[in-house]
Amino acid sequence: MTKIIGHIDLNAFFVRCEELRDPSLIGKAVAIGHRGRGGIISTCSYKAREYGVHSGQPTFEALKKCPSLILIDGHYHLYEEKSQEFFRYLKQFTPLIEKASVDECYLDLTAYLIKEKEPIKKIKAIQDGLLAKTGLMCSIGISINKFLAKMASDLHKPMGITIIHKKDIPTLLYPLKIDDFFGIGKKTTPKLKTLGILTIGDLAKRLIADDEELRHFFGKSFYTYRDLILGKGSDEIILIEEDAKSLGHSKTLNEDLLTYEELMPHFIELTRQVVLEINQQNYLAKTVQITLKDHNFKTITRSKKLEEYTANLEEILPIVKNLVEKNLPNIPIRLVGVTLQDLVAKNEAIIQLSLFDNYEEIEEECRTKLLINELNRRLKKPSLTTLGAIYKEQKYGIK
DNA sequence: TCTGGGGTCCTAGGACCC
DNA sequence: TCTGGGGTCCTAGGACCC
Repeated sequence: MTKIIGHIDLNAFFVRCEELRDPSLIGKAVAIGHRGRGGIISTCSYKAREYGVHSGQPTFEALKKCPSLILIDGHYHLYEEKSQEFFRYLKQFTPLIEKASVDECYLDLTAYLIKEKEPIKKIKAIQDGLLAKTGLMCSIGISINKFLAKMASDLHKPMGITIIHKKDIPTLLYPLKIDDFFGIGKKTTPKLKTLGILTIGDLAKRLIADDEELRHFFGKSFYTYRDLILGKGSDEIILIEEDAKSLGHSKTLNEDLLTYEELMPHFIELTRQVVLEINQQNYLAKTVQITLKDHNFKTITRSKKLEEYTANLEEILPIVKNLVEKNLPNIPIRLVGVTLQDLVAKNEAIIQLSLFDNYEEIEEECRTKLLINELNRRLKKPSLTTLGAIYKEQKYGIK
């Protein structure tokens, strides 16, 4: 059955949060970003955009383009709270909400809209209600799958509502520039241009014609792109509160550093922070990764998979030290990072565990790796490996 | 005072096992 | 007696997004 999928995108979200805190900012050129080394613009107001300010721009450059720019260091806790308000508000329309980021989501609106004679009015009600209740502004895209809904919401900002029917794909999407295609970024765009592909229409024609050259270029992804442009993208909503898969921090150093002795204090600090957070959020991790970015902007990552899930600093820190020690290139380093991957939710695993009474059976299953992977795929979460880790922890005190 | 920081997903090669 | 084929796991890197 054809579903009705919506994509909602909050307009200039961080800036809007600041405007709600301090209404005197409304209508002015405002940007969120910091002034220090490597500072860049995170988001900016529509007024600032008129001056050529945009996200990702170095702050000194933004200030050059717009000397009157009001630069604000982000209040990220405030944005997080406001974001939760946004998701709470949406739950009255459907429980089927997929969080795509702090300021955007996909919704299955089939039940909400299916029998409506004037669906636009009901969509407008979502938008107006959000503004009235939270002060937030949004653009809404409506279509038959997530990709098209996302493309739709991008067409009219701010406070736009755009519907893309399958038959409208050529009229609405084909004229757009190739880098407006969600998923095609700044690396792929120039390559496609050398193939003579400048617009989404150019791409669509050659995807549909099963163009040999393009098939070779995209490899396995060719058919994914082809499906997207034919309106056959995924319409599956993956519910809110999905567990994070990784959690990490990185920081650009005040000055480039070279030696282990100079760099290690930063790694220790980052590791403490990351471990603290996974504990606060009740996760266990299985993979430790370090990141080094040298002064030429080349990034190196090194990771180590552990034998057991853990959230202990005493176990994680030596791994970090070891990875750093073994992999330092003899080049000045500008950024260091620590990320914990393969996270599993500790709480949920414990709750789920109580549903089983035969622990030995679970243990036995855990030993058969092949089986665990298959079950993981079917059950999604929590994985039996997690259950096994928790079980061992409870039974033997092993962490 | 060139180029943040937080993520997700995908690919590909080598190790290893049967 | 010189080299199979299938499958998974681990690791590294890259592209992309907000």
